[in-house]
Amino acid sequence: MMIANSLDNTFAALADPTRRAILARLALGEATVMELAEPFAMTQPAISKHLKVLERAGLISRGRDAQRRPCRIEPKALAQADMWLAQYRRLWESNFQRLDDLLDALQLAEAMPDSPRNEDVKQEK
Amino acid sequence: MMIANSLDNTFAALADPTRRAILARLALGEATVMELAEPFAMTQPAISKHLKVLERAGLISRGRDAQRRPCRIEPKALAQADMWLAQYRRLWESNFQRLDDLLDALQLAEAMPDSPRNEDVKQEK
DNA sequence: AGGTTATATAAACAAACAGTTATATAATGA
DNA sequence: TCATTATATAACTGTTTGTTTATATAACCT
Repeated sequence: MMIANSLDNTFAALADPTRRAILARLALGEATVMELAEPFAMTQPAISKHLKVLERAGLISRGRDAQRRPCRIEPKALAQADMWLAQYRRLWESNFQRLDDLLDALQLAEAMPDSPRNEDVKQEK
Repeated sequence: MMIANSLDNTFAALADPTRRAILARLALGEATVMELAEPFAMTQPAISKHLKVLERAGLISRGRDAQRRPCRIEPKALAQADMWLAQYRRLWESNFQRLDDLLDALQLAEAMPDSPRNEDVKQEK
């Protein structure tokens, strides 16, 4: 087995749709655990675990406000992931030979702003 | 032939340093499984499995050349991951209040071009 | 045809993961 | 002080992951 560097943790954290949705929410501003949990059909401990994963990956940090632990997004880790991807950007940018592929990618990315996913979303009853 | 492509699979595939190193190698051009396996202290089946993960994530595709299965990087999946991160770029770009954080991030990314990592690199004997 | 080379698959296994329920801790406000 | 609110931790469970060894498949070359 091998020692985890922070890119490992960052990408692993980003690989989960619930966690990406949490980040999408936090991009709009701080939120408490309750607020973050609300959209999901998942127990509170499950969300706490996701938050711990995000925190270990450096993607969020938490403060203290009375009983609440408001979460804040931490752009640094995202920037590192972005940095890593930037190495490869030449492969798809200004590559007219594969323009169709790029257009496909853009379209897919469009359909995917990663708000909470259906399977995980709490049902109104 | 190229396979499935979700952000889940893409980010999960990128979360492993061996797989990132394989992509770094493939960014220089096609390579066979043997060639890809060479730098690592890992058995050939292990590499084959990593390649399958990369293929399922749409990050590589494979051709056929006699017994060999040359691998080629597929920028589309990388572009989608990049697209997703782009949503958040404003959080760290032109953010002078946190310039120091950004500089940290850049420095870390510098130290990390993700060639094969030490722990995994085959020992010469 | 038969041996060699390149790659894939199968079975096994330990470790990590994503959930759950039940319970503990911490701070509040009445 | 006590019940309530917000969050964390523990213990458990089923699934996935990263690796191994052993074996199978596929195409080459003589």
